[in-house]
Amino acid sequence: MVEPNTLAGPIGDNSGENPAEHLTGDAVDRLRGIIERIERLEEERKALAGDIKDIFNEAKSAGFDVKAVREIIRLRKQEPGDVEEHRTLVDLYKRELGM
Amino acid sequence: MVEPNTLAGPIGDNSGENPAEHLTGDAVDRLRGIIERIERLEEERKALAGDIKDIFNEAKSAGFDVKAVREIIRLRKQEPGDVEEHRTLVDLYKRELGM
Amino acid sequence: MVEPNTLAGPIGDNSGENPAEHLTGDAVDRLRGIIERIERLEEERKALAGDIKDIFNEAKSAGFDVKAVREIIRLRKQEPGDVEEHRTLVDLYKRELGM
Amino acid sequence: MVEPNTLAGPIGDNSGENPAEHLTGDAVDRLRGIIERIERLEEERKALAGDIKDIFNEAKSAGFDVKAVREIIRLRKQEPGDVEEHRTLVDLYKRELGM
DNA sequence: CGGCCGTCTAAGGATC
DNA sequence: GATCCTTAGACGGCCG
Repeated sequence: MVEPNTLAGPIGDNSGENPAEHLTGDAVDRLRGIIERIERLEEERKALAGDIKDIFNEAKSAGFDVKAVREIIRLRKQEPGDVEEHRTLVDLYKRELGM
Repeated sequence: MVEPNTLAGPIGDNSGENPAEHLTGDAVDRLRGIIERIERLEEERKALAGDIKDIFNEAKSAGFDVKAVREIIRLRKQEPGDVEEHRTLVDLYKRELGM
Repeated sequence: MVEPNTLAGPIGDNSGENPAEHLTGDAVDRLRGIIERIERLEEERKALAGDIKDIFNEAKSAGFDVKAVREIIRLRKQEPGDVEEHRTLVDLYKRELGM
Repeated sequence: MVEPNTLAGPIGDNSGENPAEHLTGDAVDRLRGIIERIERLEEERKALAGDIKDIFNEAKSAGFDVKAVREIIRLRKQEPGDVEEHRTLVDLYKRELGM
């Protein structure tokens, strides 16, 4: 699945030498590319976080309780995924424990 | 700062009644809109997180040490001064403790 | 509240000199004590974590669904703390949103 | 691996019936015991966490940099070799990237 | 060996 | 302005 990497990472086969002394030029390019792509995506992530925050502020200005809104969103997120079997067991235990 | 909101949030002035019994229809619509917009943005966020993870996996497959790559990214996003100051203190403590 | 500390931390007033070059002997002792006490407590914590894990294993061997048991414990932990006002709002929003 | 448990877990052999309808009384007792023991241990864990926090606060009051102290503790609990290896890689990457 | 879950740290926001 | 709490990210251990 992973092609034998000849370029990236510390060049393993500099036998006997001080390990990890260099990367090939290609490896450096690859590394740089990886880092830059990640940084780019993280910027987008940050922008989205800002947008979300703005909406929460709007909610607050409109008089909603932000904390409660957050909880609603959390609930909506988890309930569908509640695999039935799990739910069933939790309910069974709750019932049997008198909760 | 917040204009008196007539629609959103528990209607405060149902004097004497059980508080927070209803929202106006408009408030419900507003709330729903807020929630849906946030959910939409969170999906995008999640997608980006997935993309980032993929790149880290690519890095790993290419033979890079993911943890070290993470640290590089972290360092690049910090004020060099801060890092240095922290490092200096850690080294001081280590030295004084004989580590 | 905080007595002026003359011993601990980088000695601030070595004016003009390279900052943070030394700690007083007393500060070193104090630091060492702090670290050792924390390490001791963390060990105890770890031991407890082990005990807890053992019990979960016992539960599993007895045929209980560990994940469900975890959720039960989580529920028992949070329900009492649900401040009423918050609960009320969440319920209001849920109702109004038809959840 | 798990001996057929006759008491705990959903009673599997109510053949054909709605599954997971009941636990035996013994199973309920067992479950309750498990939960209570875990809760007890978690309380102790929490107490220890509080103690640790107190010590960090003491450190802060004494003028130490808490973040640096944390790092010291982290370093002490790691294999020195690991730390070094990590450091070496980070430095290699930094160098190769011209940082 | 990879993914999942839980925990812990660090940052940001809310509160007083 | 300081502190506290809450949230998001990183990390390690566990399970499959």
